[in-house]
Amino acid sequence: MLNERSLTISQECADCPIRHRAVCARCESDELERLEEIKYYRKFEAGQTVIWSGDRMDFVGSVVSGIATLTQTMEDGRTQMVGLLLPSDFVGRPGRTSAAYDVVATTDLVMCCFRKSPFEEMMRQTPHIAQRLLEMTLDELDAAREWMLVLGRKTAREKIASLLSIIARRDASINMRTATGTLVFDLPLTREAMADYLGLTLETVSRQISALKKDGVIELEGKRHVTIPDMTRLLDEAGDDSDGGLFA
Amino acid sequence: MLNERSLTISQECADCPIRHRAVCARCESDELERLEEIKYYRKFEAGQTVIWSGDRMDFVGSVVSGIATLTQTMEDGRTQMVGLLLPSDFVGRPGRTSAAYDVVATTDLVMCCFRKSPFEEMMRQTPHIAQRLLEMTLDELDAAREWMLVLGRKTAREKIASLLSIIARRDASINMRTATGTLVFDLPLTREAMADYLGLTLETVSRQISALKKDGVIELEGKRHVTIPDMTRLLDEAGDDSDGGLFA
DNA sequence: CTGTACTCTTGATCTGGGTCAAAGTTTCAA
DNA sequence: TTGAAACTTTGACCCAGATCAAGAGTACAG
Repeated sequence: MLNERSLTISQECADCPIRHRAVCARCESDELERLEEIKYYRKFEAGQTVIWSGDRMDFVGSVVSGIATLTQTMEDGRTQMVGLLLPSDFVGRPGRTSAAYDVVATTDLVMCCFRKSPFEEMMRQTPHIAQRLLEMTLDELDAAREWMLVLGRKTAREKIASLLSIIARRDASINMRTATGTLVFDLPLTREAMADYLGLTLETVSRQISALKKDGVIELEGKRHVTIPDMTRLLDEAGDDSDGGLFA
Repeated sequence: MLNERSLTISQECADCPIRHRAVCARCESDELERLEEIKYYRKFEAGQTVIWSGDRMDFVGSVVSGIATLTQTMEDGRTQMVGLLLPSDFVGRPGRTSAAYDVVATTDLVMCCFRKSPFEEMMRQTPHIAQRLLEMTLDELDAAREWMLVLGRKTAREKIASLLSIIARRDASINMRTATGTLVFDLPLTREAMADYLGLTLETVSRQISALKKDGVIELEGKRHVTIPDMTRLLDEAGDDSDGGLFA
């Protein structure tokens, strides 16, 4: 049921309600006991919708393994991905009863959930949870605003490079990093999902990936397996000053 | 020094550190006393930069009157506005020492500030401040994500309509609303600032505003004075489902 | 295997919005 | 009152990325 990755996280802090790795140091044992009572796991298959925008949302939780996306859709079908949920990311909004975006599993997904009202009750009693949640939300806000620059002002090629560098950095713990500093990972998104994230069409995404490949910025094996020979070069293509700091 | 508008807010809760109107009901008198000691006002003129991205930020605060923008800039000068600060909005990030964006006053601006470390100390002692700040940050996150849809997927005309409807709604308390339901307000942004917000050029902004005017969606008196005869029509142009909910 | 349904790539063409240029408005200092 | 600077509008032209179209892998159910 739980895969290798989720177990790795579990060793550090299986029960911490929010961002397992980062907060466990502050958890106290009586909190953990109370959380144990309201905790449960949910599994979703790739492509399954975790929750629809506007639906009643009676839980909060965090991703244990797999990847999910937050998307917004206009009536005519135009969609924009507004967030990417990787393992340890928190989902849900204490204090609001309905979901603001569609949450869709893009790979098989395991989530650690807590029923909402008990969680909110706990939050009221233990201030550090609200403080930790505030820090995380501020991080997400920074990431969202960083992404606004990508969406509003970058070219297609820069957008692709930005996305690749985010995935490379966010996924750093899973990635292979060879002796030469080469970074290797599998793209967790289809071309269409990348297009929805970047505000492009899937054809443009495909073309730009081909172009980056031709220019030696990335190497591709199959459709998904990416190696980045020189991260500096990629960041340069992304137009980021310094190291970018996306999804800090 | 303080104008009519700021006094209006003051009547409700002059000293509440965050979003004056919304939080004052929860303030307790001893908190207010302690806040009084660390509170001070700062004035900025239109065009002045409140703080530069990367600079040390030793205060937090909220806008009392006037309008400021949060912007990000690439080395080559491309800029993207990532947020609009209207009266009662909170600025600053507890727990981080340097600013992540440029904050620029677009009109004359009065801010109510608090030195950072005393404020953080207070936050630690009074949990409801962290909780309130969390709610506000989640609101901002929703707004940022809503804006990502605008930036990534909307046409120039839809972008302009979206911006106008946001300003109309956000500014509702200052706006004139005539007997016929007509909405009247002054644009607080130049064409260039609008372009930076929308990921467009100022020429395109100008053209689309002219087009909306020609089509009777808006009326213009001079460059800044806007009247919206039919809000439903404007929202329709913005492509928003229902009432949009931007900057909820 | 083999067919069917995806996902991805590549080509040809079109167009919304960018770029460049010029002139009209405001604003405000002198 | 006048002149200069800043903001805005409008026109002409162009190009990055969208759209339309056709194949080429790939995955997997039967």
